[in-house]
Amino acid sequence: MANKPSIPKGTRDFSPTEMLRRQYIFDTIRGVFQKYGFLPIETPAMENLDTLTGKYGEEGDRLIFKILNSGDAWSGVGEEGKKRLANGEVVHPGRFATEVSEKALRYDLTVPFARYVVQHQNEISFPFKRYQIQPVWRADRPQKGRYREFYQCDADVIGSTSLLNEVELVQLFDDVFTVLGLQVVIKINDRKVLSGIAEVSGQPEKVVDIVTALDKLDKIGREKVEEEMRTKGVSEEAIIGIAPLFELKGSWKEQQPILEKWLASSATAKQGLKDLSFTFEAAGTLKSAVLEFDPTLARGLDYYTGAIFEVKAAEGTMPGSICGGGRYDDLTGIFGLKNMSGVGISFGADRIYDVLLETNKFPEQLGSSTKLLFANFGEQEAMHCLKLLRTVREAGIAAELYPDAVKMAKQFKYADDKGIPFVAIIGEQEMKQGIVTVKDMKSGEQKAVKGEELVGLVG
RNA sequence: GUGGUUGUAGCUCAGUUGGUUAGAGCGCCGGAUUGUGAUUCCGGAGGUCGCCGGUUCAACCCCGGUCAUCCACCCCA
Repeated sequence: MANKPSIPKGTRDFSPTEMLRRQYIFDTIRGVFQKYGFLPIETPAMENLDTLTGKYGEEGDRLIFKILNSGDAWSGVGEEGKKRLANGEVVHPGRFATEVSEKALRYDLTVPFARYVVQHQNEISFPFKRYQIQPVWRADRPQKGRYREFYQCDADVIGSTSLLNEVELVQLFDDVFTVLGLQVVIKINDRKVLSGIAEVSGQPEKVVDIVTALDKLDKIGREKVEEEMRTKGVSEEAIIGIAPLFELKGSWKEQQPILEKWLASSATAKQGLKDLSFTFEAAGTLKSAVLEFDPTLARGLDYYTGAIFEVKAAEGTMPGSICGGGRYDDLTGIFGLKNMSGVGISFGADRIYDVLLETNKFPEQLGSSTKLLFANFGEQEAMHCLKLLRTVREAGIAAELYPDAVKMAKQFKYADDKGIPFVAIIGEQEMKQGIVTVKDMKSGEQKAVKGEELVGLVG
């Protein structure tokens, strides 16, 4: 036997049932995006490598899929590298990554979007609201809820610093998950508050270390978080300074005054708290989602400067977040366009799929698109069906004719497997009498109707 | 990059202290029913036991290696 074919680790095939469900998610998100005034764009699967590197932090750079240059890729390697290879030295291929590769698969949709904005700035009228639903690739080790190829559904507003955008995005999250019927918690924080915490603890330069440690709080607990901060060189005084954070409880209304008092000496934190208050207040009462301040929410992406969002499913066992997002004040700056603040969110369609499947939230009728199957009795009957098929389709009903005149059992099984609710049977007798025998596959009942009644019966 | 798990039919998995011919369920194909699926009954096809090597009279089983897989860490949607 030949070797079984397979697909790369962390990638998946999607069969019809899965695709119908995936499209249901995409359609729902797309519909809400458009309702909020976002317009679609697409960018290429691959970007120039230097567009992507340095935007996602150290860890992120390692996870970018690089594409080997065509032709003589070795030609890009410098003299020193060539010498080392010629000497038979063991050199990790990763060392040559930037020399043998100048293209890479996109890692997310935000950075390509920033690139797009800079490149098309003269055609765009700002504030620019775009959405983008495309796959991204990460060279991570796959595990539960983590894939190497997955879809993101992004909506970003760029060219506006108004907090109304944050508010709208919160409401957008709420709308999408209300339609999908999934209970979620929207967690929100602000990078400015995190900076403020580092400030009042006396080690503002350690924000990143403090923040990434805090991010793990609900996973590893307070003690381990403090331990990690110590190993990262955060001082004892600073750790004590951060302590009030662990005591925070309750709703935003209860947390707010405590935070104001604690962080009073930091102007940055003050601004962050003010912004959060506005967002909480303006978002108002949500339809089904819960909006929650989470001071430990940090998010790894380097470019966030203001609000940070994360959505977690309140049902099912998905451990990670299903959406993320935040405000970035200067993402386009790296590409040469200053003073262009943006804020955006991203839906992780694949994780949402996993949660909806686990919690049984997909609508039943996603099963099939075909409503009516014409059984095939032979050449003459098939030609007759072809005409009826045309009128049924004209009436907007998805229908098909079984292409081969095989035995009935096989044709009915086909309808059953495909979830087609009605089968039209037109054999010699029916043709003679000018009727159609229609079988309801669910009840098993059969009815003889005239051809023109077919549309009414099935639709 | 680190640690662990599991690789047996298309799929999900049994397989005893190492013993002759490796099983089940589901699916698939055929028949009972020459115009009726899902249900019922009968029959059939389908396996280099991940791969390579070692121990043994004998290996799906033990040992070593290798590849793949899933899970966890890191990080993330």
